[in-house]
Amino acid sequence: MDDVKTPVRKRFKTETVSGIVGYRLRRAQMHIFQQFNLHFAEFDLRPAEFSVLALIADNPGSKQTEIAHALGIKRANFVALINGLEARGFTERRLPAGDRRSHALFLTSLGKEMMTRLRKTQSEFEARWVTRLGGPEARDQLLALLDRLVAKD
Amino acid sequence: MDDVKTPVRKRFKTETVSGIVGYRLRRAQMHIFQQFNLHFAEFDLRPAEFSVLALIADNPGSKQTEIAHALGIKRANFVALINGLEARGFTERRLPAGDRRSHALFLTSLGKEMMTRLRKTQSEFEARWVTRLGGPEARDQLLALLDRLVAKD
DNA sequence: CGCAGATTGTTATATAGTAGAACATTCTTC
DNA sequence: GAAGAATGTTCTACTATATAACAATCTGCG
Repeated sequence: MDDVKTPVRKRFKTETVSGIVGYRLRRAQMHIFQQFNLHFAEFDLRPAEFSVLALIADNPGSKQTEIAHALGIKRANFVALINGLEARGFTERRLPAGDRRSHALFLTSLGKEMMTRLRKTQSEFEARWVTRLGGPEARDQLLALLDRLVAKD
Repeated sequence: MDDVKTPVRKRFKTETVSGIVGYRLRRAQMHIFQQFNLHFAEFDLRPAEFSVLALIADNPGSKQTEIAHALGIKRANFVALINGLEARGFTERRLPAGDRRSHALFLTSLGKEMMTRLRKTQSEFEARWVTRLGGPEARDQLLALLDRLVAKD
């Protein structure tokens, strides 16, 4: 993060890249993730970890594959992620009755407490972006535009 | 990429994460970058490499630090990037008269040819997203919204 | 001038994130 | 019961990012 101090010295032409949707998307995403890590510093939690906890909270008993797939994470890469959350006592794997291959994921009571605190912090964090965008309508508009980018047709 | 085949089996609650601006931004950005790599496969060029070539083309003679900073890349990480482009014969470092510390970056003639081809491919690629978004106005709207997210105030 | 501090490029290193292949176990289907 | 699919896992590789340290060079100030 040496972005802060550097003043622009010369006239610099950035029109070519700054007109590219993918480029601008990436810059915005990087910025929000950096701010996320600052805002959630006390929790020592990465965005991906937050999303996993949130999804387990909303879908207790889901299989690893289901959570991973919903988040666009490969099964193989999900293992280390969930291992980390389990090692910190936030989640647990239970063996479901039906299928002995799969692991059903749940938040522990500690995980639920954490999630309660996270939701609060997340609300504050999200509010910042909604304000910047110009209100809930602008936010909805942004989400709708992003939706068109990932649409399957 | 095992996203394609998997049908949704169960009712899955994703409202929590899908309402988060940063999450949606990341998913959209990942999708566009994956498509970029497919669309530019014949060039074997990553998005970051493309942006470096484009910026040098628009600002010949710039210092490494200037290009890196404009793209939000750390000086240290830029070295390997520019080494790669130089090794492929697209760019060159020249020693400017004034400052013997810095390296002035230029496209080689091969780099310029490459850039001409890249611009064409990029135009096609960009047009796809503009179409998806619903036209140039929608694109401008998206860029304006993204701008608000990274605004310094 | 001469020196302190800043700038530039570089190396080295550490950490995440992503991707693909392969495997054992278990389930499903026919 | 056998063939094939699903699930979790390990291993490996590659890309991206971040920080610290360093040598060479430049700048500014006393």
